Amino acid sequence: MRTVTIADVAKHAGVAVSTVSYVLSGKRAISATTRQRVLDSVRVLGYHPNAGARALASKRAKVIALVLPLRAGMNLPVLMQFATSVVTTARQYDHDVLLMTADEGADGLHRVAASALVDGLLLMDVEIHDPRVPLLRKLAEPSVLIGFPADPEGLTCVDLDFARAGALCADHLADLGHREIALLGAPRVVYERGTGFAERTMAGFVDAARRHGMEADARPCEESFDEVHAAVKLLLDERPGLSGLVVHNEAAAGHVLGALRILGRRVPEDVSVVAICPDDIAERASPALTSVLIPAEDVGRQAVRLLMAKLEGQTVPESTLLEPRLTIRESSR
Amino acid sequence: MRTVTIADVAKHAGVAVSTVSYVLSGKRAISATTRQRVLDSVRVLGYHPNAGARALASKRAKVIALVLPLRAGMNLPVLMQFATSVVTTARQYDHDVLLMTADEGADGLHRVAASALVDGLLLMDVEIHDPRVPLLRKLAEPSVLIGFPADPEGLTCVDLDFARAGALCADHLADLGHREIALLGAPRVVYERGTGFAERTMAGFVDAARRHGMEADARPCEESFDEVHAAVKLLLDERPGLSGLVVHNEAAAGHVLGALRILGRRVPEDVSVVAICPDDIAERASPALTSVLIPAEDVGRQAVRLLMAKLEGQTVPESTLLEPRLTIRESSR
DNA sequence: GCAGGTCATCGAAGCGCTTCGACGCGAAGG
DNA sequence: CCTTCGCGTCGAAGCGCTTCGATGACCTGC
Repeated sequence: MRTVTIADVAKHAGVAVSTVSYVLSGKRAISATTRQRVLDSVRVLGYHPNAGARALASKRAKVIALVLPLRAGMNLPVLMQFATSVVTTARQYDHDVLLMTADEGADGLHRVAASALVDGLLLMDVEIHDPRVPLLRKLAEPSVLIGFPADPEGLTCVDLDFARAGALCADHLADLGHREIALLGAPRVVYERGTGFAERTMAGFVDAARRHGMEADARPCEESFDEVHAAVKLLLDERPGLSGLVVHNEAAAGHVLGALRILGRRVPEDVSVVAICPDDIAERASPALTSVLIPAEDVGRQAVRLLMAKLEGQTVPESTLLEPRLTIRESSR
Repeated sequence: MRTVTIADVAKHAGVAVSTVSYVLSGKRAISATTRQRVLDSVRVLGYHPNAGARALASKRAKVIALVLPLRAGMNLPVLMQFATSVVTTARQYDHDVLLMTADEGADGLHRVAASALVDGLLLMDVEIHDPRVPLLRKLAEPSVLIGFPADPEGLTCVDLDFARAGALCADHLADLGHREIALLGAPRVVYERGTGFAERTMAGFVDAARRHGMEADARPCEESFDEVHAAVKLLLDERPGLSGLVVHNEAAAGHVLGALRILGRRVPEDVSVVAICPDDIAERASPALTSVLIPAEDVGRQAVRLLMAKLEGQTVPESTLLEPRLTIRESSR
């Protein structure tokens, strides 16, 4: 059973190869009757265009690269949601997704771009001083970044507006009348890596708190139960008047609740807790967490859209910040 | 800056195009001096073979599809580890990975295979009666499954030996002198989906317990703290003599520990807990969990190896079961 | 010293597709 | 009635690579 080529379809439909091509691509007008005949032949023969040949002739592979940071400290569920939405959205644009890990580094990007394996690149978890950024600027292939490097000039970046997310949490706690609040962030290594989003959340939080005239404190937070417990205890000891806690660390969110329980503080009666995390985590916690969600799906969809627009030659905004949304649940009052 | 082609390299090195090709592929003997000259030109010009052209001419895309079940109820960290190891291993064989979601279904598989976008397929989370399995049998492209469908005849399947994993837990508890034990499994929907691994673990556990003459109980378990708490409480009420607990549910493992703490049972003094989960989860728990790890990396690596072997035309075993390994930590005695 | 055999290299024929220019034909315009 | 135009279709030229058969150059052995 040899694989069906466009020539087979052409013969079966009694037209030229080029006509079949035009029917399929819609790049030239074809009469309705011919179109139908060709389409029927395609169906009957079960024709699927050969991807390599198409890429070679059209200089478009219809594949985009997705570069994921498959390493420690990441927020897996969010990453997964993101990947899913990228794949799904890309398919809507008739593109496929090539999965790459960040540790292939700049060479890897260069390789897939230069070999025309992909038409464009989507990078996640960009760092403040990312060695891949200069390369991206040089590459002929368009790219979209999730997150912001130090200098986003000439790039296309998408992200949740983390500063606003931090601020939103502080605003919410201020509205509820809290006067002394704190933020527990990502593990220390995330800050050291300089990924940006963690800092921006802290900054947004602290600024907003200050604007409200509140006492605010922000510090990194590891992910094991014991360390979370210790951190919460320390915080409570140092700041007896503390009544509002923001957790920007998905793995730690559940542990914070556990620690407070053990330390004899009721949520939300004694301490209000607000998390910055995906909705499913917030809903599953007990009590359900008031949270600012990380709209992973939106980010993925938006990133693909921007990339597709760039592939069409359109110009797109350098920076797209997604508005955070606060959902009030049982953990704050 | 036009992209560099093999013809440019040939001209630069003063040889024929075919000679360059043979140098690069090693499929014919080339003198050391010529080889070096060509290699130098490749480096100087920064040549990268065009993937489409290569695929077209050689009928090998050097890309494999990875079909992931990006949906609820899955164990994300394990999935991620698995994906990482697949990508990394594939790169070692000079292959790239096309990411697909399971909800593209059989059509999707057919599409990427028929279009020669990929040379082979790796499917995760295969179900007992998976509609994609018949298609896989028909496909010219080789495939490897993670997990087992009802009838693995003619396929290539890799998985952790879950029956042995369950048995290993029972053995361990028997060795420690426990007489009454129970297993808390995956959420009910996982069993309903008939993915197989959950059942096999239960069966292995129950069989081994019976062999040891122990009283054993096995039931599904949801993932929220409240439901876990309720399940543990119920179990303890029904079976006052229960002293050993096996948890085959990564999300629930931490909650089980929390529930036992609240219910006033010390671990491991009153109840020994053994988890079937990745090492990092087990280590992060408090107390650290004795666990049988799910060797996601091994599975990924092994799956890619098998696929590569099939791509080379070798015949490989239909079924590869990876031996589970028990690591004793603080939660059992 | 020449047939026979290696070894290294070359040239050309595709691989399956897109795209460009050309062409025939009927309709519209003068 | 003849030109002009545009629509629908065709043929052919690549796209960049692999691979097969052919060709010398050189060595071996009798």
